[in-house]
Amino acid sequence: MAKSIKRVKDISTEEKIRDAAQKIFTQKGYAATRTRDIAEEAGINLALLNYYFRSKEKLFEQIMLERVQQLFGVLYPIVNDTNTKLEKKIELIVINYIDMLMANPDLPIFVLSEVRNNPDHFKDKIGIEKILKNTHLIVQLKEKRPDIHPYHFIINVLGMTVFAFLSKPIFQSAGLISEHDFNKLAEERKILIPKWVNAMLKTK
Amino acid sequence: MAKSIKRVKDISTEEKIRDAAQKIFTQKGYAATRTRDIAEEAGINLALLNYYFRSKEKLFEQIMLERVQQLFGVLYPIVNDTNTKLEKKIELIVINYIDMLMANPDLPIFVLSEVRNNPDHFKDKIGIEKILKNTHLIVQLKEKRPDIHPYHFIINVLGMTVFAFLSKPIFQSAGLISEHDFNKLAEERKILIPKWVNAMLKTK
DNA sequence: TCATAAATTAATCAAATGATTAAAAAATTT
DNA sequence: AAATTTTTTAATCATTTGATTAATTTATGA
Repeated sequence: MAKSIKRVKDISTEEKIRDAAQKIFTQKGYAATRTRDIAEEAGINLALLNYYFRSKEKLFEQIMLERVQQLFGVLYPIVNDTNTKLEKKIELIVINYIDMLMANPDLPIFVLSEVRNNPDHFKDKIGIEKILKNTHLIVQLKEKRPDIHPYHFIINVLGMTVFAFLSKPIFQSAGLISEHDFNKLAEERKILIPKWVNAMLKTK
Repeated sequence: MAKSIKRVKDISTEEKIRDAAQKIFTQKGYAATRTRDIAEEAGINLALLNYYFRSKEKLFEQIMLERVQQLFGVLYPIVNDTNTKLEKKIELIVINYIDMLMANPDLPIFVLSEVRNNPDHFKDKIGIEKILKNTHLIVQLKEKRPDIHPYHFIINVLGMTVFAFLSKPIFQSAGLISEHDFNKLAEERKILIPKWVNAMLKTK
């Protein structure tokens, strides 16, 4: 019988493949990932990958969707909450984002490079427009600083938050910072970035 | 005779391949690039690529070295100049970097993702330590704000500057910003970022 | 002009890689 | 327990891809 009646137990093998795929795809990107790498990482026979997911591309699409949601999902409930004021929102964004990035340090570079490789493919799938277009955060930014395009501040908050993780491999491969020091910096930035953004918002 | 006596005229074909390789590698990354893509882009026979550059990997190493130097080369003369004060240095960094990035918008994502894919390979080749370790800029930052690790400010300046370009494909594929609007934003940021950084440096 | 070297091409190779198949093993149902 | 379905495996296919080779064309030097 077809694939319709199962989905009862077994989550095991399918999940092993998904986990392995997430790890390898995120680590090496779509093009550099071999289905054999995923099979080996999952400890399963290569054919099972196609048995459960049809193709490398289909598997990748599932993983990519999950990862994009993970990257932007943290923001959604925060930016649209009409009960928190601007300063608090920024604080929440920074803290939650840094926490998420410390658990998934290579997530941003993965998503950014895959979107670059195939921009059309993600046209409708990202959903970032729901996070940024006409959200309460944007309204608040326009109200506070009508003279400056709100995207400037969005780029600043996300840039200061995310760039630390994006540049981490370069800093580390240059021997400029240890894992321990990086984690300390990241923790400090949870407190510092909101302060800095407040200062920016007041700067005329 | 071997490859030693040539190098007289001909810059033409070799340069065509190099240009095509730079374009395709930067656009798609090492793994997703096929030597046939490069040959086609250069309008040459596939075998010529190996004739001039031995292998895909050797060709890539040349391109990568050029691109890394391009990415960090702008900074070098600025951060080490002992005659410009901190505020002016930041201004110069931002303006020069944005100009460079507007001419090479996909350079940062290319370098970041290739370094991620092969961190060991770039251990000694990047030279970012020459730009950041014990430079005059670091000294000035420590002097101005001994209470905060200078890397914080480096990450902030580069993050605010570079992240606009890194996130451009996502913003665009979500239909949030046009090419024209992006260029306007980028121009505005040449003036705004230095102001914001000054404000940050004063924030207690 | 002729001989030699350099550059270019078409054809082909070998390895890697995504995918499929047919058979076997394990699980489920009757 | 037998029958049926689902899962797993080993072997294999077809295509892609980086690289090479041998032959041809073009340029260079004597």
